[in-house]
Amino acid sequence: MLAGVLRIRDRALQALLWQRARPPHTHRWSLPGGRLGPGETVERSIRRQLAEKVDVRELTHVEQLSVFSAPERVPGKRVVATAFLGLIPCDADPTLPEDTAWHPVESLPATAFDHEEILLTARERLRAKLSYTNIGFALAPPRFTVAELRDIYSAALGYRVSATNLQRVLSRRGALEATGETVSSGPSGGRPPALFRFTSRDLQITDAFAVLRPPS
Amino acid sequence: MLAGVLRIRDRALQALLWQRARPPHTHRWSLPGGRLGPGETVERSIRRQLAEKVDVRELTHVEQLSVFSAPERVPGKRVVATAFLGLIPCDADPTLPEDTAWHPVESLPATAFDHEEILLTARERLRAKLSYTNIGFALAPPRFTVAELRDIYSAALGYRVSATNLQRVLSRRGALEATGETVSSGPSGGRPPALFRFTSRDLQITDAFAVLRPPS
DNA sequence: GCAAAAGTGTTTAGAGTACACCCATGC
DNA sequence: GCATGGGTGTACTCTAAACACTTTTGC
Repeated sequence: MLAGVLRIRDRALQALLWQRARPPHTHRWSLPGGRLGPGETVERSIRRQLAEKVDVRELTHVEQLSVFSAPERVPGKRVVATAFLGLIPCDADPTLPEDTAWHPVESLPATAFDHEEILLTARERLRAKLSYTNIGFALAPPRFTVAELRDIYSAALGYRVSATNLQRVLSRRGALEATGETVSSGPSGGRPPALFRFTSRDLQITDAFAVLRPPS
Repeated sequence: MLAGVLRIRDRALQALLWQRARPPHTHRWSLPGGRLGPGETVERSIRRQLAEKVDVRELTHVEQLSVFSAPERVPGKRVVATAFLGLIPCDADPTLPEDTAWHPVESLPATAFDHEEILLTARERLRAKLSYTNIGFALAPPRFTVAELRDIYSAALGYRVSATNLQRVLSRRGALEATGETVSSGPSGGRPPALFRFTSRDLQITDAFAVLRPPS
């Protein structure tokens, strides 16, 4: 069981990795994970594994990706991995163990086994769900300006997103609401931005039927 | 490893189930599946398992659903199941083993363990992908009239689909094309329908970005 | 006043649905 | 001819992207 844990920092999508001290693949970087214990579901187990790396309360979203089972994915005895996507908001800053660090997904270090493939799967899942769900709540702080949210979406999607349209799409779908508060503007001036929040902090599909909708 | 194998027949979505002869859950109906063998991926393994029930060449699509791992999902020793969705076109009619039969998903018999939950997960995955992929190819025969395709989509989705709009949506997306052939009309008359086919028989996402598209 | 950033108004484009209408056949 | 089912033309709606414009601040 492995998890691609992602967050946004410095306008980049980062992944949580730990450096292997022992063979196989010594010094390469691995996804956090562990073995399924008795009496726990895979979801509960992966949260338990991740608790050794980050504060679990900061894990705002966890979901299954898929099973990776290529016979040669790790040397030696056959190991099947159930992979997960985990998300952490950008305001969280968990203290990490010595061997653990964040790495931009765009410029990964040498990774162990098939962990890069798993990370790319995690990134694609996140990108897809940004489009038709409210999953942005899992990357954003509790309150934020539209400009901050635009930077989060831009970093996750890998292209520039328009703040204007982002606000309108999420608002129309009922995923975003203004708190009524504003923040003072920065040193270079400008109108003070309003603070927004996600209306729900549970995953919701906001654009269920792309086509072939049931008759209204 | 378990598979929810679905097909359309008699305007209904049907699932492949086999009746248990021995405990636990004697006489209840189970999903086909088996254990992962050494040196095979889970995808290859589930195809091998299903080969005992149906002709594998008729399996037009197989994909992972998720891992079901509730500790009490089966009595006795803890068993984790990787679940799959399998699809069979409606013109295929494989000869089945004695203990195996098709059952409408709308009126399932008594099922074993959590197999009904897995089947409903399979149905939801199919319904979602009908909306944004060309997955209909896996349920339809090689050539078909739009009316036949409308019945397939209607049965799978559980509501009446318009033949007019179905043809237009799939055509505009480049998933559907006319073969140029026509069939003679039925005994009650009517214009002879044209035969269509899917342009690809591999899964393709036809409506990738619902929103927040990259700039064009 | 002026630059900067936030936020709103408005136009445009495209997809999808609904529905009227035409087409080709059996009887 | 007429019913029947297939297929096309077209209008309407809705979403979202693009962009101009207004608002509100710092300096």
